Amino acid sequence: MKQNITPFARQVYLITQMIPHGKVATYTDIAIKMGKPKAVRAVGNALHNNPEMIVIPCHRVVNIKGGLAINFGFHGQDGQKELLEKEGVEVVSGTVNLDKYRIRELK
DNA sequence: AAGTTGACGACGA
DNA sequence: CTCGTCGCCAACT
Repeated sequence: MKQNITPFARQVYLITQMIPHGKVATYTDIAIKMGKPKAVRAVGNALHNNPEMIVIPCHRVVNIKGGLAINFGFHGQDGQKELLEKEGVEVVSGTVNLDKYRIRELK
């Protein structure tokens, strides 16, 4: 366990922490920010690594549909949904309104 | 080194 | 809207 996270993943974590409070970003947005809009899957993989999931607001990262990944990153706890609502993001059935909460400054 | 997997996206039916 | 398939990238086995 010498080799920690790869540079690619590290970049993903930085961008994830970059997401402002009360907003959400899509995997694609992060990939675009890295300059690889098609590496969206690699981004998801990197987040799955999530070595600092306490620090990384992965609950603010959603897919293109606005669906949260609470099914994975939080041991099945849907408390993340409330956390997002607490930040001002309305979550319906684990889905957020991208038209209102999807960050654009990230691009 | 090669093949498989995966927190995805887009398109077709 | 749901299901299936292809594509694309990095990590894992």
